[in-house]
Amino acid sequence: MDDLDREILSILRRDARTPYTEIADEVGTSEGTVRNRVERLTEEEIIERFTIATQTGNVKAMIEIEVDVDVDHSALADAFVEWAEVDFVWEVSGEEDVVLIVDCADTGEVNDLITRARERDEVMGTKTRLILEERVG
Amino acid sequence: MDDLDREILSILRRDARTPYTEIADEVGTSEGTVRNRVERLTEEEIIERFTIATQTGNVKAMIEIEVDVDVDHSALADAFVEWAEVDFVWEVSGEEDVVLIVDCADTGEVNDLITRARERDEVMGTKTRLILEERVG
DNA sequence: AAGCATAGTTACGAAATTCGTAATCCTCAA
DNA sequence: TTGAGGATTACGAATTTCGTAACTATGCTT
Repeated sequence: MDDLDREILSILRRDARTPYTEIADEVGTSEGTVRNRVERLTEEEIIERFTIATQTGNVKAMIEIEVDVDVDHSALADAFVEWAEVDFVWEVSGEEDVVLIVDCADTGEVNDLITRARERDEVMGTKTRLILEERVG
Repeated sequence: MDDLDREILSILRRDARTPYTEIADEVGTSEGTVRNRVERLTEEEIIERFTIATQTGNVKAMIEIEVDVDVDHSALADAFVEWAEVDFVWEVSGEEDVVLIVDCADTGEVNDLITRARERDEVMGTKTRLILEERVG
């Protein structure tokens, strides 16, 4: 991981469709070099995947879920990630919590998700924060 | 936004490099249709951007930042997003907070970030959660 | 019901990008 | 100095994307 790698990553983060030739021009090298490096970065899983950032609905939110201490987080997380509105499920340190990042049509839908989460026995409580503004680094 | 759109989005979320021809085969339509729809979805900003998910470091974390009530969140968020290790900055509802999603080389680097955040006058307090496990929806 | 407008879909050749591969260049160590 | 290994460059072939025109379906108006 040198500076050239970092430059390439930063360009791809902004627009993953930028052609190798254009990246090469921008960073001052050849298409093949950019290609090799992107392939290497992908193999090393520094680039986890090429993906799209979507906003299918109008409301994004963070739902923090407090779970019972003796519960299998992993199974719970697996269940949450199946929900269509859920973009990410994070198991986090701190207070035995799981955090959902969701993308909903409206606040009603956020509320539905919270209700569905609370219906599960393993879930002791939830705390929701609407994401009002997102900046991408 | 119909089911065809949703199928296309789901394929692109898994791998944004999937060629239109391949998506077309998978969903049972033609290359042109997929292309038109991706273009439309991009214009409507349902697809916000094509990007890469990276893990440059070994530690991802959520840093929740409590800010003084009369502070301009937006300016603060702009400052944070410039930090190299910061993937996202969210202004959230709940407790006048800003949340940083960071990707660091190690826990020491996370700690540095927290220290740097706390050095700012506007910042009243922070709460950090390491992301131990991430699932993608 | 016919006519028309609009959006969506299909088709196809042209342009651009990616890919495979071999040659070349660097750097470091023996 | 020489050799080995990795990175970079070069270039033609394969694939994908793009521009555009024809076609289809749907709904609205008269």
